[in-house]
Amino acid sequence: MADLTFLRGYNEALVMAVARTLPAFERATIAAATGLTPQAVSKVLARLVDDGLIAPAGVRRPAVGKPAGVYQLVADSRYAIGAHVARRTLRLVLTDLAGAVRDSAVTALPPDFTPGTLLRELAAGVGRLAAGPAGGRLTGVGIGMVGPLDHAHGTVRDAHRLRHWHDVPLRERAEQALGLPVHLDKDVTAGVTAEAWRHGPEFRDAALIMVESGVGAGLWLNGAAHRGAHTNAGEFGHTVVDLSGPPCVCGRRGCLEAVHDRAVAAGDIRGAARVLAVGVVNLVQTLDVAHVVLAGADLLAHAGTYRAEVEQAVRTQVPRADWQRAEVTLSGLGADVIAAGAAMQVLEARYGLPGRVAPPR
Amino acid sequence: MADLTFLRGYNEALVMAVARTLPAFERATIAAATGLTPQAVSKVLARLVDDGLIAPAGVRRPAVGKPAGVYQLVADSRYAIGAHVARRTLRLVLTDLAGAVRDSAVTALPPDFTPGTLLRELAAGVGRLAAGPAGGRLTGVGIGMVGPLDHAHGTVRDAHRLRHWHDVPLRERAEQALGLPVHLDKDVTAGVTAEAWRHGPEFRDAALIMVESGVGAGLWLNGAAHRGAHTNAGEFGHTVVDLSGPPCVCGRRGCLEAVHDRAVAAGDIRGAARVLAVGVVNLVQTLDVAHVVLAGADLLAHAGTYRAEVEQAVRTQVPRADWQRAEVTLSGLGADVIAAGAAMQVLEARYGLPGRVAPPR
DNA sequence: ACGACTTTAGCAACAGCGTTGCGTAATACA
DNA sequence: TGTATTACGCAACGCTGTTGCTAAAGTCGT
Repeated sequence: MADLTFLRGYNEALVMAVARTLPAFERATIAAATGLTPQAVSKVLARLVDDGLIAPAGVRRPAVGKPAGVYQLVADSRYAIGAHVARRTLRLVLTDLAGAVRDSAVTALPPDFTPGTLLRELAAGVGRLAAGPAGGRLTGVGIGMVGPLDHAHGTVRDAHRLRHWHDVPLRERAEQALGLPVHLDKDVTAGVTAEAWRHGPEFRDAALIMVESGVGAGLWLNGAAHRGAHTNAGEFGHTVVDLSGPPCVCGRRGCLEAVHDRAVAAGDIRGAARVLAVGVVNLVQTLDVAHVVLAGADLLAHAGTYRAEVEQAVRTQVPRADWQRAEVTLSGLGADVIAAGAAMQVLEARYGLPGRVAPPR
Repeated sequence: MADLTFLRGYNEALVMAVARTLPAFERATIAAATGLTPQAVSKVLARLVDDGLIAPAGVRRPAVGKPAGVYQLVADSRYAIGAHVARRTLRLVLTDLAGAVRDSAVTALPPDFTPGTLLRELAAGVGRLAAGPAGGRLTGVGIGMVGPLDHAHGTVRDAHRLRHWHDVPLRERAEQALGLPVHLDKDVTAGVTAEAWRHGPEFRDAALIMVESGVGAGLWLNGAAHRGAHTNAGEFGHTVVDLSGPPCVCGRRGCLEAVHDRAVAAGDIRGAARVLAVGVVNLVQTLDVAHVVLAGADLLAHAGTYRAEVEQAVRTQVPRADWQRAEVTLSGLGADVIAAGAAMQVLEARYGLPGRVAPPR
């Protein structure tokens, strides 16, 4: 279903997407970029200025003619908090509307922590971050953690290597504990959202590769997060790259993760990076992504090696390099990507382009 | 940009999507499925009836109350022609608005045929099919062929194993030759469109695996075709599954296609199917697709074996089978999938849900 | 200093979308 | 024959972006 409120929100999001990636802009900029008439842009801008999301920022004097009004995003008009739940740590990040990290905190989590423990730590950390400049302008809290989990229902189904985490309705419980809207998603999907939010609309097809006690991929396809039918896409580490490879914990042989980890265990970081690169090239060929972002603690510990190997592989091993080019980068957010992305998912849900409207039935 | 015409078209497409998959329906059915109010559905239906796409079909008498008006899709109100350009043959198909194949024709193509030859054959074949019951109700012509090609610009960049096919503006030339709107896309993407068009909106995440002088995958993600940044996604056959496997024509080792073809050459169809199955499981894990459709001449020649092996692998080898379930089927359209899908892409472009509106810049 | 020109911006009327409120038509059943 | 029930459309409405036009605010040439 699509009605006028949908239309309104859609165009507002369109304007926000431009505003987010430009230091400043004027009415004509947006009109050209969105296809809206200048008159319509005026109306949309008026609403956004009214909400405090955008503010006038002087005028630009052209060679001839009346000066044009200049606008810019008010980055600290909205904030969101993101949480990256890892096996031993809880990393919290406060981001503003522009996707900049404004504050952060890291807490240790006890081994085999329970949902109750996490919620307590989460509430304490969120309380501290919310006490800062964010004030009452907090949009919500995002949580990124290992799957499998059910994004649609907000429940953790069976977090990898964590006991006490079976069918936990984490989103609901966190909303109660925090009194704020909560989004729950896989860590890798949160991570790729961070990149997309910061890069803007030209970032349409991308993958975030994360190596951190496991290998996963967050997918951003066609300008939106790809989660898949059961919201568990991205189990990239358990794709087979070597039919005669070593056995994997998942029961198969030659999984990317198993082959990669064996190289790491042997101290062969370069070899491990090469294995990962094979997987990345597979991904590029299958999905034709234009951006590959590398992240994860275990990867960042040898960032240069990984980036060099993956970059070279993508450049030389894709057989049809002319038509499937991908840029390989390290995430500019470093260790904060996942937490920051979790925060940006909250902003994305509220101020981003709506996905395809819910399908019939 | 989104304006009132977008809104109108969107809701009309929504109604059409329901109409396409149901033998008959009434106002309340659509209202419930789309979230539109009954009043709005009345207005949309009036427009569609006016265009001849939908027609009243009697009434349903409920236990009590006024009978409800029943409607149904007018399948033969619109037609489209699809062409599957393979290395030696040109397969043409006439489909109606419901996605049913109404007529077809197969022509042999000379070895190393040129664009000119293809266009001549195409014009002749289209002329014959258009002379039938389709009359003047032809929406356009779709062409599906091997890549790499540029869907966005309608040019064939460098068709695999075809000389004379470098940077050919096929869409433009075909539109001139045929006097009809033409869509050009990769064969596999066309194929998966056929499945999506026939299955309806619940078919949101799927892959069509095609084995026919090469291995490729057509991807349908998030309710739309996934083509990737350079519209060349789906080069699935050249993903590495065996690091120490045989050399591949693409210059790497152990590509799915190379390992698969080696088994075929050795007469080991079951082994070949198992190799393909490994690739499919990789795809399911990476993308969390809910449907896997098998197609392609070389696969259909041993359809039972392939389906059995892939089905079993997807059921038993996905480590987290509870959360990543996929249904494995053979395409109901058999050898016509690609051509039929090419035709349906034309219908999809005209009567399907619009994709995410063009991004800024 | 002044008019011509250019560019920007907003007001007002407009067409068209889905929504809402309410009256009416068509049936089964008592 | 009346009543309850269900379906459906007319008319008014609020809201969207669009269009046409006027006003404002500069630069530039004379």
